[in-house]
Amino acid sequence: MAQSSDVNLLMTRSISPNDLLIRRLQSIHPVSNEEIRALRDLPLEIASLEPGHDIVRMGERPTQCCVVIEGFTCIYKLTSDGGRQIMAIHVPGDIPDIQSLHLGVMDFGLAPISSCTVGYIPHEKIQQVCDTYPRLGVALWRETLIDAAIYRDWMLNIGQREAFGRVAHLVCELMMRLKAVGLTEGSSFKFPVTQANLADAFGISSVHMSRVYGMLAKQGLLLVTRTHITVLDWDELQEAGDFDPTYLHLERNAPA
Amino acid sequence: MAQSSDVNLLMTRSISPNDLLIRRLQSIHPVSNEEIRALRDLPLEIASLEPGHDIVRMGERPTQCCVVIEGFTCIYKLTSDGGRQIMAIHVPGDIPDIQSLHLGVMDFGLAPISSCTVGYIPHEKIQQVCDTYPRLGVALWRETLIDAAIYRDWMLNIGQREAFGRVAHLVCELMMRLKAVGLTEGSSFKFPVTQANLADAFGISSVHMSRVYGMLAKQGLLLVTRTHITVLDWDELQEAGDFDPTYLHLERNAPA
DNA sequence: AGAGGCTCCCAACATACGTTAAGCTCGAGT
DNA sequence: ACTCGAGCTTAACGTATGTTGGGAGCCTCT
Repeated sequence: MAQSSDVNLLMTRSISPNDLLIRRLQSIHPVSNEEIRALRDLPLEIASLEPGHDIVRMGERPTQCCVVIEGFTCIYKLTSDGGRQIMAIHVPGDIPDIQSLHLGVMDFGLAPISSCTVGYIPHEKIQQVCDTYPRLGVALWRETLIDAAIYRDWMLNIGQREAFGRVAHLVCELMMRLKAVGLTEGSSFKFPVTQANLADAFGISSVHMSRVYGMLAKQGLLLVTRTHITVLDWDELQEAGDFDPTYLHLERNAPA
Repeated sequence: MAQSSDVNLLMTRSISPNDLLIRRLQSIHPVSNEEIRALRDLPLEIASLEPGHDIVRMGERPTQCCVVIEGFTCIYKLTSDGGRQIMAIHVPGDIPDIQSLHLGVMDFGLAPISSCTVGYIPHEKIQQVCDTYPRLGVALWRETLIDAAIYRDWMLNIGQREAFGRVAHLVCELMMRLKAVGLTEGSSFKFPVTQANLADAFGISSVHMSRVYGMLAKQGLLLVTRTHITVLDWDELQEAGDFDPTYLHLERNAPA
């Protein structure tokens, strides 16, 4: 499969971390060769992170943005009585806090939900690139708009579907987003995220999360391990999750 | 009160519909006098709408944006089995579909949830203003980022709080947003939205919506009629809704 | 003023999901 | 190979909320 060799390419360092960002932007907006060169020249300060240590904390005023290079991060907020809602999950190529470019104060926390590596880019560098190549500025704006579109879809998911459907829906979403950056391996993908974290993303308890995974497995839709998710029946899963990929605004929507 | 006379000013047509948009942008971003003039010159095609008729439908590709002038509109999505999730409520001054500027296909529906009047502005006119005054482009980008911040907060609300807290939270939010455009009347505001609509915004049934309103009234936090909401105890309401206005990113956050 | 239609309210009952608590499994480290 | 802890699973029981259905209040139109 082309996808799994892409993973290997990344491992062997023959594609640079910036290429994931480029791939992501290409998946939602046309990017010229000159713009690609500009993106490739962006300085990335690489860091390895483990769950439990925030990347940016609520209330901070960051002066840089973060690009996910490997692993998964999430956006979350807490209620005063200890509840945690995860409201976004990021895959490699995403810029989780791109909004900090124009919204000074962070109104959410950003944290790894698997061990992961990220790259930091100073705001001013991004600003410079946008000034020189206005179409890249539009691409980044578009990126933030798609983030919002995903928020909307999650709200539909959490507000109107039962837990079973919510999980099916998210798995479909992750499958498509990972495929867009070439990180699926056939009909499965690496996803070392605990059920407790997922529960917080669905607004359910971790006990119920376990129940639902069990039901999905029993019905032959999914096969889940601690590190991977395998889709056994894409059509049924899409049906169960009432999934329509329009909201991802990908240039070309191919099923897995 | 200054607020209620503002309402009268609007009635008597001594402020133009564009002024609400200007007021909204000023509440989140500095706007120069020259920029104000440019905004005032934007052509607005006015329309009166009733609930039940969509403003823009899912899947369409609008060539104009809509500004709310009076009343309330909402963004919604449907599940295949008939559920409806309202994921945003707009107050006068808001541009509900500003995202259509850079995201061709609508991935949600936009509809009035009270009788209301809106104004339409062609995309190209907005584009021109942004090209001439880049800071206005940034202000609009910022506007879309704040929309996203509100989505995030709603997700926390729906995913982690019980219905009682959800309702308290939203009332706090509406109070502050309406105050920012001068549309509160002391500690109350006009809000002719049915409980069935609100139920769809909270992800609960309309029966439960009624229960919760009853509880809020019984505890002396709120007084609700078909057309108005009056906050009886702002501090308690804020407490009950676990409300922190940071996410609204208003320039100055004054309590009601 | 009466009829019809929304909207809201209330009561009885059903259920998806939360909570608690107890084992179990797996992988990391010695 | 053994230990230990984090994560997962299962069961029993409690509750917030859904559903159904009936009735009361309140507009609007005739």
